[in-house]
Amino acid sequence: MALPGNNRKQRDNLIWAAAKLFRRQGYSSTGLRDILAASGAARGSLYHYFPDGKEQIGAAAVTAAGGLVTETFAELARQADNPTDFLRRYTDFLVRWLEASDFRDGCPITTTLLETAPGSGAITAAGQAVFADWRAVIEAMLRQHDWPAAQIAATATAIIAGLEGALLLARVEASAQPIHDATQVLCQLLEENKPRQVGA
Amino acid sequence: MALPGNNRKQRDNLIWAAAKLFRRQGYSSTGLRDILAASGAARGSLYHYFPDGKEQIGAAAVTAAGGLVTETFAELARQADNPTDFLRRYTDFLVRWLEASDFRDGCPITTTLLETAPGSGAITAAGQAVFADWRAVIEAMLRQHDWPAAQIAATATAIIAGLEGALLLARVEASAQPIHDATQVLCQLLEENKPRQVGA
DNA sequence: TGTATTATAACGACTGGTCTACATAATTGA
DNA sequence: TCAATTATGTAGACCAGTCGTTATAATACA
Repeated sequence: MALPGNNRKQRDNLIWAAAKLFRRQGYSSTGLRDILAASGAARGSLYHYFPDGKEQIGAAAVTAAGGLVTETFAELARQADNPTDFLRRYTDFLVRWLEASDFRDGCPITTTLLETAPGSGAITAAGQAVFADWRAVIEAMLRQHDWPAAQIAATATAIIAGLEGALLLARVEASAQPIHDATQVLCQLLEENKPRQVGA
Repeated sequence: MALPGNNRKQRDNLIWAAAKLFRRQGYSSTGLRDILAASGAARGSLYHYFPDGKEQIGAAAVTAAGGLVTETFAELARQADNPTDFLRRYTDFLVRWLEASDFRDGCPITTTLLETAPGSGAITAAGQAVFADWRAVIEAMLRQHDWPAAQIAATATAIIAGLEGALLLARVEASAQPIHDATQVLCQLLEENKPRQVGA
């Protein structure tokens, strides 16, 4: 018997090819044939690894792409000196990412989630899990920097919402300006609510 | 010859049927047959009023649905006592709208724009025009309430981005909580930057 | 009449999904 | 140790259905 993870490379190829296509042209516009062509796999392989078909590969792509963002958040949270620093670092990253793709790339999961929610339970559930992870990382970051406990949850949600919305505007307007604007306002908020260093 | 606006009702029927379907299931997932069935029109009519086909009706739907939101913004801006009040009023409206549809409805243009940008020039251009209108109304509202001129543009963008992002989270999580959270944080920001009433 | 609009049929291309044929690797029985 | 057998994965033809679009005929209205 072949080990389950033996050809995980092939499976991952499929997932990342799908994720890239979903991100750029959306879920419905991307055919299984596009994914197969991009990954070099054959039709039989796709249905071998994803017996539930397109919906299953959609959910896997959301989980994979969302997980990569989670890791990026965690990495930046480790490096950042404070919440504002965290946000600025991520914004820099984001703007480079957008400009490098000429604003063809956007959030890797938003489009797919909007297209399929609430129709596809599997994809929506994958999206909920991703958002929960993002929230957890950002809340931990805020907590670590002594953010007022009562506001941690709402602040984390507002940060994610602000970033997602700015990403949408940036993509449609093909400009990084919305990201700069939204970040500036968010940073202002993070500065003003910063716990005062009473002792120092 | 029939007046151009004679059967505008038929044309509008098509546009609003399309807008509703695009909003709920996305642009690519919605077939022209769905639109025709929902509006009761025949195939010939669609191509008579929209000779450029699906892309044209997509752009028209974005313009129409976006325009309705613009009007709502303008109406609330007239009623509101201050920026915070404006935001709260819109949030109330938004939450009712979401809950009434069991979170099947979301932003009427976001999904379509993400799916088609930057592939479709016509739809993307329609989206840019809508966002410009929204910005203009919100900027005017801020200006009217003596918001610091240097921050008006960024604040308006941040409000739109925050609302759009919260709407996305709410839809995926089937909960109004993200909207409440994001609004609370935005309102806090609006309160703190409020020009102090030095004289009173 | 002539023009605007509607109605219907049909087109080629493409959709997600199923199916069978085949190759390769792991396991079994002796 | 070596064939026989069984999982596991690859490859692509094929299906019924739908896609956006076009063409043409019928109808309403001036």
